[in-house]
Amino acid sequence: MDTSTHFGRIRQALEEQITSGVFTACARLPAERLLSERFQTTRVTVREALNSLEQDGIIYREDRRGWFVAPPRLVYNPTKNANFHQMAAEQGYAPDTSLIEAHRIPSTPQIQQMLGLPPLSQVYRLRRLRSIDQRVVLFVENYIRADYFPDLLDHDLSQSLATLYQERYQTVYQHVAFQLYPVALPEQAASQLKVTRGSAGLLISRVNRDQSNRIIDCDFEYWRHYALVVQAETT
Amino acid sequence: MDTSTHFGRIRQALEEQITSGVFTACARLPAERLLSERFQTTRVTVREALNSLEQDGIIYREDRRGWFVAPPRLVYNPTKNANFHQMAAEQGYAPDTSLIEAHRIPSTPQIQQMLGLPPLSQVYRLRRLRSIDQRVVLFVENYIRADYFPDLLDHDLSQSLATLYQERYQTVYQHVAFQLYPVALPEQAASQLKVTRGSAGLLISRVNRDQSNRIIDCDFEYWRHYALVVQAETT
DNA sequence: AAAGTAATCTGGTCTATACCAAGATGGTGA
DNA sequence: TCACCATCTTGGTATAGACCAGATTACTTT
Repeated sequence: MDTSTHFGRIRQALEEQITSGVFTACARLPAERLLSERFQTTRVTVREALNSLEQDGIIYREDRRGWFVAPPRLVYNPTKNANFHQMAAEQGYAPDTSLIEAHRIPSTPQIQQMLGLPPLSQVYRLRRLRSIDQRVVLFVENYIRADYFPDLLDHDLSQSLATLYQERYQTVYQHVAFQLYPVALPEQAASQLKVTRGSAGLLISRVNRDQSNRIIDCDFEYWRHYALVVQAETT
Repeated sequence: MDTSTHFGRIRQALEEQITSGVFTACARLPAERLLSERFQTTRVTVREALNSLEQDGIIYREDRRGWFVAPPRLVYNPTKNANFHQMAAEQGYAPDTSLIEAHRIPSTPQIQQMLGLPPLSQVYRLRRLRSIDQRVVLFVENYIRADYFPDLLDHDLSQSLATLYQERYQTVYQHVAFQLYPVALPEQAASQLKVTRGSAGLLISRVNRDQSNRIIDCDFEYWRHYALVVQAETT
């Protein structure tokens, strides 16, 4: 680490205190104003150091609440069709899903293209927020073919869709095409995840097929960027 | 986009000019000082808008050279064992690799663990820089089992390793385990990629096996975060 | 005890300015 | 022609304040 700058020294000092355990996972850091006093500098410089640590996934912020130490990343295998709850539970986390909204709506051109639907067709749109150990890490939008899943909205939508499909519709995820890239979190995702508009995130979008190779749904997952490590392998 | 703040308006104005084609791919933006005059604000605020656009992968910076419009992302399929040159060429880019250094060195504990090697064993370490259309996008470190590839360093190391393995050692990549996550680019990667220390990147690390399922090498790829979209699918 | 409210704390945005260090440029002399 | 060097431009780092808006907390009132 470059300690030739004030900024670099602050960064390093904080990093050491975190890795050495002075601040433990999820602990709140002292306020920016307090840190700037401690380090004999200004808030601007402190914020640059904090931004840098945030980039690195070492700390994260919650809008107007403060800075916190980032806990270990969740291991995410997008090829395994594993559902969120199962994945988190296997790694010793307490997962939770809350439903923000669920509607039957006309599909948009983008969704039509992804799902291979004609114009004017209907889809369900779910917006959900997912957390592990009380920390929200993921905002997800699902777009689901309405014709394949009658009365979907009548069921409990805070569970895993994979489970719901299997138990109620005799449908299982069989094939998935996914893509991911780093983004700045868009307005809605940012506010739901309680982070500042424009902070770093990872967008994972998937198109899922069932056992008959029919496209059944697609989703857009907005992750806090420090929350996961994507892992997979091929044979 | 939130245009209630000065910062938001600058961001939007720049974004529009880019998407509308006033600034084309790879074009340099006006200097920060000039932008702050144009928008009747200070450099600090302009830089915040620029940072935000950078997060989004819309623009990128080169250290002390300026800000540039980011070109479309390269599609990267880590499961396809495709080599960099082939992948880029298929998408119409002009790829290039330059060798920074190549040594035979004692393996470190981390590498021993990844390659399944005993202590004191020797590996080759390659450091290379890769670009598409003259823009450096990727700094990569390879660690290769020295015992499997005698005299590796005598060959042309600016080509794809996959090609070299195949033509000279009758070895092909067969199986790959990879993981990826967003990081702040470490010192060396940042300076090689000519970006500011600490700017956002994507780290992709892989452990590769050959047709006999032997682990032959591993690599750490540091990508400029806006340079790629990772894409894959499973059957 | 519950509901509402005011004070306080926090990060978010912003102004105005300064100096530093590396990249780009253009001229000079060998 | 080419290496060298001074100069200019650029982003990088930094100071010292200010006000805003949402989150939290403590207090008051019902």
